[in-house]
Amino acid sequence: MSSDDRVQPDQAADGQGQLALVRTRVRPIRTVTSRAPAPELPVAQVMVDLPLAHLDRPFDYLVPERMHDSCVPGCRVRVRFAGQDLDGFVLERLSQSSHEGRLSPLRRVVSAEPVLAPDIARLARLVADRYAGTWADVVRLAVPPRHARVEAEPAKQVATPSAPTQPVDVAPWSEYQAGRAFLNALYRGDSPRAVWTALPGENWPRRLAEAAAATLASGRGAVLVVPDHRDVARLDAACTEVLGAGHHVVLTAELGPAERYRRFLSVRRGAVRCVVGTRAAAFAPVHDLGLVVCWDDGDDLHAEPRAPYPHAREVLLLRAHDRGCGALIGGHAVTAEGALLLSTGWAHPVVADRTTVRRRAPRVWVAGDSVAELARDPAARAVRLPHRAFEIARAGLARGPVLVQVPRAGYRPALACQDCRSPARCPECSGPLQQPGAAEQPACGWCGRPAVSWSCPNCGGSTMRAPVVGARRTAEELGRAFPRVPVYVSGGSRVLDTVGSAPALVVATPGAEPVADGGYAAALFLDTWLSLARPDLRAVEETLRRWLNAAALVRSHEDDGAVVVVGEAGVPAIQALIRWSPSAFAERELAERRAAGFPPAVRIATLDGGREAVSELVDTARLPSTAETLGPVPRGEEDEVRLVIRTPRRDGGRLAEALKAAQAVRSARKSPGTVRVQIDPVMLG
DNA sequence: TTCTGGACGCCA
DNA sequence: GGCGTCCAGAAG
Repeated sequence: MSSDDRVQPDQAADGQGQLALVRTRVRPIRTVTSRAPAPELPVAQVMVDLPLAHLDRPFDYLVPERMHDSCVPGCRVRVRFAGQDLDGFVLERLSQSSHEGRLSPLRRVVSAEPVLAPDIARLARLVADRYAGTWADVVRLAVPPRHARVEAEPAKQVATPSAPTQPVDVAPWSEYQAGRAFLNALYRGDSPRAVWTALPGENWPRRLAEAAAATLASGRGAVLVVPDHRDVARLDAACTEVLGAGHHVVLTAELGPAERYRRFLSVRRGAVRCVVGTRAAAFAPVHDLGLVVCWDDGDDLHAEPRAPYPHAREVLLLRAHDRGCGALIGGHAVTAEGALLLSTGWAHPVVADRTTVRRRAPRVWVAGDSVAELARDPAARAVRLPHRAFEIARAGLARGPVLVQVPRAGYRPALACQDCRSPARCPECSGPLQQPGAAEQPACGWCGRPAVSWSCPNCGGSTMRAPVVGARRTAEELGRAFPRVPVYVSGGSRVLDTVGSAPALVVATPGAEPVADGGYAAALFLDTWLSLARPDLRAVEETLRRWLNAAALVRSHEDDGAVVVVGEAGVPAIQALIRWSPSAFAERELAERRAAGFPPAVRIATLDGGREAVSELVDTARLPSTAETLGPVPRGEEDEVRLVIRTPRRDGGRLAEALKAAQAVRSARKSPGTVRVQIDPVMLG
C-alpha cells in the first residue's frame, strides 16, 4: 500500500468540521478502489499516438479495477505520457509487464468498442515497416475518428451476416483463361492470387461483384478498392445487382464523420463482410477476409498522399500475404508491378486469348499530325485533326457518341511567347499564364492576376500563342468542325458520369471519360506527344493506361468501333494500343526498369528535406551494403534537397528498417528540420 | 511536457 | 565526502 491509501492525520484535526469529516472518511475508500489493479491481466499494452519515430513501440500501463471490463484489446484509451494526456490503442491485456519500473495507470478507457482489429493492428505494423513510417501514422489512415453518438446507436441485429442467396454466375469469367478456375477457387474457400487483364468493353464492376459474391458464398469477406468515386458508384451498383441489397457497404473518406464511422463500425462488428471503397478502404476490418481486390492499380489515386505514403495495392498485397487470402489485381492495363507479381509466380495471369481480345477490341488507327496529313476542311484544321481522324469521327457520329481525349483541362492552359516560344510567366509571381475562357483575358494560373500589357522578358515580344490547347477550347473548335452535333465537356471540376447512345462529341480529360450507353462509336486521342513527353518515369506506362481505359469504352470492331491515335506509329505505347497487348507492354516496361534500376525491379527510397537534415539522416542510417545513393540534388527554393537510395528488392526491408532507425535517432536527438522519406514513390522525376 | 539520474560544482 | 543544482535523455 502506498502512502496515499492512509488517512492523513492532520485532516481530522484541521478544524473544518463536517467537510473535513466527510473527506477523511470518503477519500481513502475512493483512493483504494481507483488504485486497485484489475483482478486479472492487470497490464495493458498500449500504442500511444506519438509522432516520434523513436517512440514507435508499445508501452505498458496498469489497468485499474474499474476499467477491467471496458479495457479490451483494440479499444481506445487515454494515458498519461511524459506529463501529457494522450490517445492510444490497447493492443493486448497481459498478466505482467516486462517493464522494470512502476507502471502508470490508464487515465480513461475512451470507449470499450474494439475499433482496432488484431489483424489491422498487425497490418499497420507491416505497412509502417515497409514504408519506413510509424504505426500511429498508418493507424490514422486505417481507423476513422470516433463519433460517440453513432457508437451509441443500437446496432442492427445481425447475428451472422447471411451470404447472398442468388447463385454465383461464373460463366462471364470463362472468357478468360483461368478465369473460371479463379472464381471457383474463391467459391470453394481457397485463396487464389491473380493479375487480371480485363477485356476491352468489359463490364468490370459486374465481374468484380461476381468475385465478391463467390467469396461471400464461401463464408468469407472481401475488400474491393478502386481509384475514384465514379468507380465506387459503378461498383456499388454492380454489387447491389449481384449480391442483393445489404450485403456490401461503401467506405470512402467523403461520407462525413458520422456516416463514415457508422459504416466502419458495421464492418468491424461483422454485420457486413464486403467493402467497396477508395484507397483507405484497403484497411477495412472485414471479418474472415477471403479476397482483396485492387482495380486499375496503375492509377496514382491509389497512392496515399499522407505519411508514410502507402500504395493501396501494396497494402492489399501485404494483407493478402499476411492473412493468406485471395488477391485480384485487375485493370485494362497491366502495371510493371503486376508483371513482377506474375514473373515471381506470386500471382497467376487471368487473361483472355488473343482471338477473344481481337474480337472485343475496337479497330485502332494511327494518324500522323504532320501538316501534310491535316484535314483539308478548315474547321478540322483548326482543331488539329488529321484527315483520317476527321473521317472516323464523322463516320462515328452517324452511329453514336464519339469520345475525344485531350491531356489538359481548361481553355488555353499554357501560353508562350509568339516569337521566341519561351513560356509566358506572371510578372508579379512568375506563375504560368493561361487563358481561362474564350472571352477572357490571359491571367496568372497561380495568383489569378490578369496579364495586362504583357511583354516577353526574353525577346521583348508582346503577343502570345497557345502551344497546348485544353478540353474546353478543343470542344469549341470541334463544335465548329461538326455543326449540329451536341458537344459535352468532362474534366477538371465538372465530370460527367454517363452519356446516352445518341450522336454527340464528348471531350474529356484522361480519367474523366463518361461511360457511354452501348459504348462509343469512336474515340480520338489528341496531343499524344504531350502525355508521352512528361518528365516522369511512368509517363509512357500512364499514357497507355489512360488510352486503354478510354478505348475500353468504345464498341468492338465487330460493332464498327474505332479509335484514332494522333501521334507517331513507331512509339511502343501506340503499338501496344494497336495490338491491344497490355501484358507484353508491362513485361517490356519491367525489363526496362530492371535495366535502368527503377522500381519495382529495385527498391527506391527518396529523402526530401533541408540539406543538413537529409545528410544527417543518411549518415546515421546503417544502410544495407548493396545500397547505392544518388545525390543529393537541390530541389525548389531554399536549401531543400532530394537524395535517392537504391537497393535490390530483396534488401527493401533492410533499407526501410535502416531509414526508420535513423529517423528514430533524429527524433530522439531532436535534430532540427524534417526529412520526408518515401519508399517507391509514384512520382519519380 | 515532466521526471530522473548523472555530472559537476561548491562547501565543509 | 556530501549535498545541491543543472542538464540531457527518456518517456510505461
